[in-house]
Amino acid sequence: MLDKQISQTITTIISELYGADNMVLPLEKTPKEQSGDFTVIIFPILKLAKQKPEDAAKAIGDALIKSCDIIEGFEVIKGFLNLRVTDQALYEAIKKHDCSIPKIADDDSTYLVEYSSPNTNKPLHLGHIRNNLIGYSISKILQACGHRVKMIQIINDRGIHICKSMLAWQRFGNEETPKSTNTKGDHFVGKYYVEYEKQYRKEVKELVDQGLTQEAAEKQAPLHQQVQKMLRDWEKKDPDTRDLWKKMNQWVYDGFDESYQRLGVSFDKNYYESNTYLLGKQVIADGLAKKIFYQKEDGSVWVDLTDEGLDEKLLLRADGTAVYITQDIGTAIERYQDYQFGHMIYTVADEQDYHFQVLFLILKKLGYPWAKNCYHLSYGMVTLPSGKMKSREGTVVDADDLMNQMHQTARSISESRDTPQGDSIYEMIGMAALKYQLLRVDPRKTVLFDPETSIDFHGKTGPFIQYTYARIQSIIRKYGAVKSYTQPKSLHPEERNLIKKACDYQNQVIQAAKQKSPALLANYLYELVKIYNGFYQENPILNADKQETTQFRVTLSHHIASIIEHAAQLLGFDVPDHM
RNA sequence: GCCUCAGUAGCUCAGUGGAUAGAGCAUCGGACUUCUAAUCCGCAGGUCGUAGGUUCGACUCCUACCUGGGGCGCCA
Repeated sequence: MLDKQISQTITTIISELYGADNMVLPLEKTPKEQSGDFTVIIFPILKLAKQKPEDAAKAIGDALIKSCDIIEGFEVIKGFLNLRVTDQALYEAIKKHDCSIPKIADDDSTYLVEYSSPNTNKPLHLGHIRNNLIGYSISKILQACGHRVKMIQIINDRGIHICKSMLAWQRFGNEETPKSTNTKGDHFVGKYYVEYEKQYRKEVKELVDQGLTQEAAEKQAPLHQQVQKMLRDWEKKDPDTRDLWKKMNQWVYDGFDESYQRLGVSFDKNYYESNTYLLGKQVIADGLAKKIFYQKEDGSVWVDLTDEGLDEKLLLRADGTAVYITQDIGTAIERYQDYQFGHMIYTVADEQDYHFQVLFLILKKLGYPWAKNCYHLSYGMVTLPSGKMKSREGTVVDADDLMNQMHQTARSISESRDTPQGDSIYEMIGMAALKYQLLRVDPRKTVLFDPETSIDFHGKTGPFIQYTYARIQSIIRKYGAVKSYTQPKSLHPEERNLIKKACDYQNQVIQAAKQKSPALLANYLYELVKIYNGFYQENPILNADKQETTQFRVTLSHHIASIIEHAAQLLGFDVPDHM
């Protein structure tokens, strides 16, 4: 691209003027309040040049004019050399430009991207939505960079929390089903999870009233006893327990499938904790035999990570049952057997930072060379003005409810501006509003979600981006078939800005991939669209003076639309032809 | 207590060693007989948590402190 070409020429010039080989001066985009396109920062060469900043800048500027035919002028302000590139160069650049990203040749290994990974005892909530959007988008971004990507998840389908909803349904369900109650399966099961907690608290309170301590009451409550028995039965593969488990999990999966489809995400393979925890236990037994781990008198198995600055960590309980990390070890190994991945990315909230540090160290201790290729894509949690979402306090923002609400808002805005569109467009707009709002924030940061102020559809939003795309489609419909670029006599400032921004697209995608941040791409896309809208406002397209100008501007608009669509796909939302 | 992440406009966020720190929302004021006004233009809004340090140059890097989130379970 232009910047590379300029940068290389400057390196040559520095070598000729000052005798320093391979010196690269920083080259940036000129800030908009200054005149120019690219800015060379002169300061780093001053010691070597033994000149004032202005003199060195002028010397380099003069040399650039001579040797680089895409530069038509420069301006020196202190240590900044502002370069202006020719219209011709910008025209050639946009003509050659498309959205494809040069493949990074030395890495054709597979990226595994894990995201979502819910428990099967309650429906998805807003936190899952953020997780899904980040995981899906980063997968698409890596794919766009030429990597082979497989999207996967681990489904936490076993454990005491699953047994709670099972027990509650068995005890209080009266044989009702999602079908008989016309309830989405995950919500149906979630209702019983809540019911368990309610009944359990009631039992505990009664026992406390009878004089027991809180701690004793919690242990002795009949439901607690029964749910523990149910977990033991499950581990013993008791047929009735397993049947109930299968039946209720299937209800949940049916519900999840609906939500995933609506979110627009999918998975190449699902891993289930109920399968992988056994491999995890096996690996831990092997590690114990090889003295990588050690056993305490009570029979529990531990790993000592104090040499790495961490602490000692339990891997198996005294009774031989698995803990959380047990299955994660098994899952990772199974995934390597399945895919021989070059990289594995875990999209998991930052509350588990420590867990993943431990997991990766254990895999390393076990001697898996691929342990160093595991990466925790840690993102901040979604919080409410009142703080963390808590299911017990009923403050959880349900994923399905929220999606419905987005759809309704899109509908009412559309109807209020007298341009009704139909359900599929409302869905497209509502989802874009939701997705953009969550993705535009740096993944590492906590997101604040205020249910009262609802998600915006104006300004820096998904619908704003979609609207711009729809406007361009409208122009194209009126114009007819888009032809190839014709060279205009000169470029307007808005056209120059637009072309420069468009040509920067690939850089932005590559940066987003490197930094694992869809937010970089989301913010870039907004800037691109903002510049386009300014251009649209100031420059007649179909009504331009000359037919060649119209052809150039329509072609440019069409080009921008294709970038918008490409970027939107990487962020996981669609763009409409009308809105 | 220890570890870790974050603190930028009233609110939500950009800014990843360069110039006078930028957007959106909200407020106020303009632009629809025109290619879609979910748009555009303008006004106003800041001791970049505090104090030191490194550097030609610090919102950005280092140190300490303050405030907030998260973690430090034989929970997941």
